[in-house]
Amino acid sequence: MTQLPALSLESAAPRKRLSTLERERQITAGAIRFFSERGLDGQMRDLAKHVGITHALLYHYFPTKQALIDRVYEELFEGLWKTEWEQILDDPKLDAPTKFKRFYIDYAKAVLERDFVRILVFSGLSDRYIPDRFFELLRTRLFPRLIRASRRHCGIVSRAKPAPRELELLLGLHGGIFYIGMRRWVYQQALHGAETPEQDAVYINDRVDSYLNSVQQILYPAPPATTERIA
Amino acid sequence: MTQLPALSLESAAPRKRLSTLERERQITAGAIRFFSERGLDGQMRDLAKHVGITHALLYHYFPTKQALIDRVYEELFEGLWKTEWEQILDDPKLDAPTKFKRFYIDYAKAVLERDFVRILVFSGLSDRYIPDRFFELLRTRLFPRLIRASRRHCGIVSRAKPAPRELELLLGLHGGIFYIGMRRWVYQQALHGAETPEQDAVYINDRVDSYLNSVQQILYPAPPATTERIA
DNA sequence: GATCCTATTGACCAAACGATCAACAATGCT
DNA sequence: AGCATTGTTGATCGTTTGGTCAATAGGATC
Repeated sequence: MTQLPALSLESAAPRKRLSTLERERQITAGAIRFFSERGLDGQMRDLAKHVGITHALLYHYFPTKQALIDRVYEELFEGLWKTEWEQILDDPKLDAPTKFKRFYIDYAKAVLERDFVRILVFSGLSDRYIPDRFFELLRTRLFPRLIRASRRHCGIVSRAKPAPRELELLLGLHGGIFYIGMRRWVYQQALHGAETPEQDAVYINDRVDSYLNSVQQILYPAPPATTERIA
Repeated sequence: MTQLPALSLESAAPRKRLSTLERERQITAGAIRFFSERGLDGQMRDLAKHVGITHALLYHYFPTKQALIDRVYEELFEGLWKTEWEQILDDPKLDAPTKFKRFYIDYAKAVLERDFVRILVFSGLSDRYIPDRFFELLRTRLFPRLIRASRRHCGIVSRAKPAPRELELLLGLHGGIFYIGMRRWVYQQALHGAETPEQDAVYINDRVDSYLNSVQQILYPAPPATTERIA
């Protein structure tokens, strides 16, 4: 039980004293990075090392590991959704291609980020907290607007609940765009060269064109005289 | 240090003695299910409980946890890829829509399975072993065939290496189909009713039509007189 | 039914886990 | 300079982790 004299050869960074707010921000930012890399099973001691502090200090700022994860969740979500997107999609002066492209290019820049994609998927595989919240947003604020824009693009003005086939064709576009993030941040497969937002925009434009060019022919093949005719 | 007398109230299933092969198969099958649910960080004791044996017995059949995971990887891959798919895509008598639809409907039935999707993603987030092997298959055996069929569908017979935009538009289709599996087995969001292979086939057909109906206009807009004109 | 083989188990280990706490040391205030 | 505040740490706890091993018991063979 003889306790060692602590020794402390203190050659590395000396003990730094930050303000509560500053340290808390540092821990939160470090935790986002750390958990997005190692998963929510990542260990508190490793996170502490990554931030450059002792793991005991983590428990000074967050009572439990779960509390820290909850904070990471909040931080990730905060500022993610831009109401500006809804304005674009609601703008009656824009045609469907412009709406879709402006929205998805900016959406991709915000959502297809490393930390968000990875933690979204990590959370999906475990507690599903992030996907539950995120899809709630998509379901209520995004998909209805995209369906409405798609219909108007086809000369249809119905506000009826989307038919499964309508929604699924849209989800094909949506998922095809998200697949860019999956390949980049989860599978980490570089199938071809440079990955810049400008290049992404080209690919997204093509995907949107592919969807809008064919949606009428596929979903509303007969001349759209009336509003109701979806399988 | 007084060790308890073991007690063993043995009311549950009595000790069963299976043949080596049978028990190994049982463990492997149980491990696939277990790791696909809990992730590769799932604990050996929990897996043992799930299989109905002691965790020490796992180490009689597999020297380390990693060896068991490797076995799960092999088992998952075994029989996944059907050479029949390549025959469909190579069949000169079939047109592109038939090729794409026959292939992707059957591909979805095999690949968009719970255990495979989840372990593919789990592995992608950690060691990337499965995505590396799986994308090697896609890159060499699948995408070239789909690009070739797409080009022929547009009246182009080039065998040149796919341009990034060509490949990306195809990946939009491919990812849009895989997104069905992501929503079903990772996010677990049921955006609309019944999820049967028959329903999936409808949605996949629509996605394929959307891609093939517009690929020429998007990638090869000018009258395709010569073979080389891709951004 | 005695014998052998080995599938199976309970007990155990060292290391690592999340969590706790008294003690220490920067910093601001006076 | 001295004091109080509190951000920070080392040591430690109880539990759980992957992994080991001697002992046990099921089942085939004779």
